[in-house]
Amino acid sequence: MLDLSKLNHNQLKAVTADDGPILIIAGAGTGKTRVLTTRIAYLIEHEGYDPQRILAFTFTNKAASEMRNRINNMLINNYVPWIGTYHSICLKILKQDINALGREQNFNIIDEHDQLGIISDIYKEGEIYAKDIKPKKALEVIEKIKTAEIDITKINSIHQLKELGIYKWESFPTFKYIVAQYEKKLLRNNLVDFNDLLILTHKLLAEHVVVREKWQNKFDYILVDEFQDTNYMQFRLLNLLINPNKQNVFAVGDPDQTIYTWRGAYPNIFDDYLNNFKHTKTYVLDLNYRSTKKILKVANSLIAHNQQRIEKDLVTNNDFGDNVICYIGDTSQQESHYIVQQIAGMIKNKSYAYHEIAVLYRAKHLSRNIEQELINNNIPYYVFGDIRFYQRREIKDLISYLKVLVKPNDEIALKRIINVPTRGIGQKTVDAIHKYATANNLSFYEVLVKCANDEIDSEWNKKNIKTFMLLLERLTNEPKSGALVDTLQFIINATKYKDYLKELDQFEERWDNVTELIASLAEYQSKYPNNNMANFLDEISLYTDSNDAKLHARNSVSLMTIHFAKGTEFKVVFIIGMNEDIFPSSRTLQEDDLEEERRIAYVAITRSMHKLYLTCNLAFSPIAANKLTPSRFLKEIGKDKYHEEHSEMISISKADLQWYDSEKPFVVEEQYSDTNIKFKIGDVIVHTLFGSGVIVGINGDMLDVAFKAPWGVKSLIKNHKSIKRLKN
DNA sequence: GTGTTGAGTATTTTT
DNA sequence: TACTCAACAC
Repeated sequence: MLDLSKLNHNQLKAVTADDGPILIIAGAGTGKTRVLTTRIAYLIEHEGYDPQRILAFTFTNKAASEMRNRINNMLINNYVPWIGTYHSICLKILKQDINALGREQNFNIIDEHDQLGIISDIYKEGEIYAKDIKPKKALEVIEKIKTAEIDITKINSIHQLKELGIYKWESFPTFKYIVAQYEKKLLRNNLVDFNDLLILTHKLLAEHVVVREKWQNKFDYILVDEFQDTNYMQFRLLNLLINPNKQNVFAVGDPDQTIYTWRGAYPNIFDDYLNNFKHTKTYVLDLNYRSTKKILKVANSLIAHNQQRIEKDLVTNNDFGDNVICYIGDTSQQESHYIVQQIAGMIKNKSYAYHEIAVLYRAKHLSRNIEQELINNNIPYYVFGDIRFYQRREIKDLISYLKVLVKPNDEIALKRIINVPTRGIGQKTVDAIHKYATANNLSFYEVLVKCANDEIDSEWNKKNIKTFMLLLERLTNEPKSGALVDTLQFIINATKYKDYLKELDQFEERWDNVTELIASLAEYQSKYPNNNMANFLDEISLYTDSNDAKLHARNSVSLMTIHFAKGTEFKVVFIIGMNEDIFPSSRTLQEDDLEEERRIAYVAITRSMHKLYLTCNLAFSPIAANKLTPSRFLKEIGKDKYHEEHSEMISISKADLQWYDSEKPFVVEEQYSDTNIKFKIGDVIVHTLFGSGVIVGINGDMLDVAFKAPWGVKSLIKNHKSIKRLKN
């Protein structure tokens, strides 16, 4: 039942606002999601809107399903609006109307893994030796030009090229060839990547008036969550979907939480919105319900350092709460040890449960140290987004089987399963079939059919290919009981997939995943009895994580990247790796994206309800090719806002902590020439060619010094003139 | 031709 | 540490 009594003044005004464009600037923890969901319920229950004619955009699938649940609980009937990510809404539109663009409706969506496969095919066919552009790099740049809508034919300076991440002009023709081939292959196989979902839908709506009007008339009201992370393409898409006569649009966002500029989000979008919808009513939510006063102080003082920003401070009626703690460890082990001890303490005195605690970090690989320490102490944890459910080998294998049954010409899926479980059709054979297919203008599958019919004269192992084709035939002709799950079960049995998994490591976990896939297929069918396998495959092609991640996390400490943590909250939050070059990351420092890094830190801090820990360590790090220093963000927050703790055995020298007092942490000593000066392990030196490095070993007159990549560890003569030591 | 093992190298963020 | 790629054994 709709209950408006729990809303505060501003929230109530936003929820009950009249029709027409509305913009909500909502700080972290100010009840943004509550406002959005209550608004939808209000529109339906109070204003008489038809739920099926309401469209809501969310940023993640997770957020979409949460919103669906919340609205379901608020409403009496079961009709729920269209809620989804831009990508999933685009998919629905394209599945209905892509014909207008002259393409077939049975297109498949490819993920990053598939994209890389396609690119390495291109490398093989074009005999490209990936010296200066590796496949991963090529994909990264392709993604960049597609999201930023860059026309590569117009690139004519090395400067523009460098901005894309290609540093040699000679590499450009190769890259252009790769891009052209990539697009050609996608089109030929009727494939669509994530960017294409947006690009094609935009094209469809922009160029085809009839289609556009159809969709504009379909929706009476459009809502947008996480508006700050909308990119320009998505914004134009939104504009094409909004019925121009009604302009019923309701966007909620927080400019301080823009953390996806690398995916095309841009700060000016709030201005664009106000310019596009002239009569927009704006409401600001700044009363925070989530965090203690002390935590908000930390958040506010950090984000205040951003120059390009609409000033706003979060306020709260909550208590001051416990001190925010900044821990500085000697080594990463000590950092992890400290965190795990704190967690163990909280559990022991029953102040918090595992699931109320989160460890957040800037980049995935940072979870490593802490994981080991958690294992050592028997603390249950769950790493979110670790290996995404649908990226797992066993899941991809089985889904590929399903895909091939739906569409035998699905080359990617076919190539994946042709030798899984192993049946003697290896890479060489696959390459040969591929080559033959290209040369004779046949599909991969058609060549297999011909081969099985003895219509091809070749050296291939025909017996194995025939066995495989017979298997496919058996799977296809399997008497259809109508239950999708039976098809999957049949595949598992016919291929002896379970036995295959037993040969691999982590069998139990893999088999659990298979069971989960079976369950989710069963659930899908009971939810949508009229949908077929193709519908299921389309749906999950946009999913990355399983719905049950929450289940796994029920009684464990949560580990996740800050990007993943967006939209969540925890009673206790540890932000680890608060080090210069880690957070802010060295890469963004080069690219001058410090403000975005600060916003990411702001998002992390504002996840916390009761207790906040900022931790770092001062060990040697190959990332920095140096001893780590504490993050500048700690300095910006201000020492008075938190309580500082050090590891007991800490050997912090003055230089290590100089960041408190000066901008530059190290002072270069006079050039070294006196043989009497003694070096010790851990000393930082500067080499004229290799830059700064740390001494990791001393053998007589030789020093082993670790330098930044690509140099690595070098042995140098102790008193060579190219070495300078840093003052400690 | 296929599958396995070991050395070498690279590390932001996600739909 | 995790992933790729090349060399080796089957």
